[in-house]
Amino acid sequence: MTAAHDPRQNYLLAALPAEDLERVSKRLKLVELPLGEALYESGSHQRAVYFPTTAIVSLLYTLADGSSVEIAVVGNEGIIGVSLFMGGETTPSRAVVQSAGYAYRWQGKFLKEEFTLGGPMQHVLLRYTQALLTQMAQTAVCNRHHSVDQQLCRWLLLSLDRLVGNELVMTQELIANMLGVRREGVTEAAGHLQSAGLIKYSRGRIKVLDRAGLEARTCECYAVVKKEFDRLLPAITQYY
Amino acid sequence: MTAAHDPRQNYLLAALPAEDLERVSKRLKLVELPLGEALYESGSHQRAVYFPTTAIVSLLYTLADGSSVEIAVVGNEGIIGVSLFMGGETTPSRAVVQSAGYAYRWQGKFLKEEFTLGGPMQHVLLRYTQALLTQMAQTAVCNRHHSVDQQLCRWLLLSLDRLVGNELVMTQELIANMLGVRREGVTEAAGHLQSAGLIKYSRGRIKVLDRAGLEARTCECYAVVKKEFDRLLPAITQYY
DNA sequence: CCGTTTATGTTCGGTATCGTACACAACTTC
DNA sequence: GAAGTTGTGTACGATACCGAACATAAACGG
Repeated sequence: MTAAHDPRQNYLLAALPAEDLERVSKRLKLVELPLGEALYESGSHQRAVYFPTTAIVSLLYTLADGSSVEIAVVGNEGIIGVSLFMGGETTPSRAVVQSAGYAYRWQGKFLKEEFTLGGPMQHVLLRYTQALLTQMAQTAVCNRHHSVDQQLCRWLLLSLDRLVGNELVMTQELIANMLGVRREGVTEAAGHLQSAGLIKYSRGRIKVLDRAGLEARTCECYAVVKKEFDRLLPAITQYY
Repeated sequence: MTAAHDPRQNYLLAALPAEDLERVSKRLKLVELPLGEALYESGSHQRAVYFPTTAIVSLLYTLADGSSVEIAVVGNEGIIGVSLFMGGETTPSRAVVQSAGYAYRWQGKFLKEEFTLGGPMQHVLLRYTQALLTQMAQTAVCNRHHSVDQQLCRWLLLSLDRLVGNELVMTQELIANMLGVRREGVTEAAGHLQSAGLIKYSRGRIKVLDRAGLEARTCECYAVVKKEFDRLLPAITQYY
């Protein structure tokens, strides 16, 4: 297994000039993120950030009554723990591994040192944070105006973009938690998509058969977020 | 009218050490923001940022079908135009003056110069941006889980926190646009609050009679956001 | 192989919000 | 003070989603 793991599998790290990446990489530690692990809890002091490579992580808010909502999803295009460089140290959200995989862990101390240099890393992190802002805002809009069917499509597409292959390991129950709706609502919506031949699922495995079909059926929110990520992140490479 | 206007009416500016504030102030220009003015439109290149003193500005997303939602509200505790220092230059949202008043305008060029110094201004702006992130995330949660009644309370409280006095100039129609619900829904919710003796309104003027009552009736979202702002922003002054 | 757990399917009444339509009342304009 | 505009009140059926209860069916563990 040669070159199985490389920091450049993460987009933000890949966007760094060689010398910066080399300096940073010395401090990175590859970690395995099992499904369901919480990288941090609401309000807890965060000690490190994570650059996912193959893992996908959800940012969730949990209400006093126990109900929850996903407000953003982070994969190999991003970083978990923006509050460490934004200055707040903690956030009211939780970060939970939605799809098992790997990530590079970076101590908060080293992150802050690098951030204050004001170089490419700072630039990349801030641009990513703006993309994250857009994703959260669009989630707010989507929660207000769109149907569960549309939101399920959006969610599948966002996850798909952060995975290799076309299969997700995820029960309807968990998707319901993410979307903040009932499990039955997801069953129904997923049923629609399956009858339409867009997906095929069974017991926690969802295979996407017709990606274009999902894109046609979802709301504009997916496209807005995707476009904004494409606008903000490729531009990274033009910085130098 | 002595001392009618002072940059320190804005919290972020007030948080700067004297020498920084003095340097920055030379470039600030006081502007009047009339009700309904758009400080920037979706996707348009932003040339300046605004530090409100007495004005309140809503960040709105508008959908293809014309419906809209407020995703955050900014008053004298914040700044309009975070994308200028985050690096994206534009955002998909609009910024509309919700309550007429004043703000200090700062050219993007000067902002960027100051930001790259990495001093107190950068620190303050990033912390504020994190607070904004929290507000957006909580809006997403609230849109999913809470009733119009609760959201109206939250909205009134957030506006009240950014105003002097207890009266808002705002029609139910406009509030409905902000919350992303029908005007009739707001009429009904406002009726509930009025019968309960919490507010009194007529033709675009809303007087809050019982603030504590509103706090009791709203969802936890208001408190979460408020607490997070209090945590992130007072801490600014402990930076030096 | 059998019992248990886990994932999904189905039903049913309840409710919040929607979309639409229209009435009325207050302020504005001429 | 008549006419128009603007802000609010009310009523109606339609519908998307909820909460709860229960049914089936696939995987798992002994």
